[in-house]
Amino acid sequence: MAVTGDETESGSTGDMSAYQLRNPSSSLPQGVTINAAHSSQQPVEDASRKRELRLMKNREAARECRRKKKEYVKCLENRVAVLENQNKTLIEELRALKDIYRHKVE
DNA sequence: ATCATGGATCGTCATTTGCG
DNA sequence: CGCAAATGACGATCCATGAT
Repeated sequence: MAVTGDETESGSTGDMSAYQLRNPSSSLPQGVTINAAHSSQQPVEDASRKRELRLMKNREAARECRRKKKEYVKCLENRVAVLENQNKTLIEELRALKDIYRHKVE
């Protein structure tokens, strides 16, 4: 369970809480940073953009993942229905054959 | 009309997986 | 081994439905 500190981004972030480190957009409007007065905010903005991109990609990955899972489950349910029908048919066939056999030995 | 409840869907974080 | 994509788990929100 090694907590991997989530990215190598977020450079000199002083006393931000762990939550804020992971969620820089949670308390500040997008693009607004603590040290906005200086031009050294460039790496911060860069990290923020990087994070937004990562979140966007993961959001779409999650959607796709759920779509695939739904499809997979539907396939399984179809297969179950087919096998249940086959099973029914085979049971019926076996019953008929047994019947024929019984009449022969009698 | 209002509330409680359960299911569906979503976004996010943490972890796993597979590839270069 | 490092990285990006895939996936599991969790909490938040929305919506439908039944009970009061």
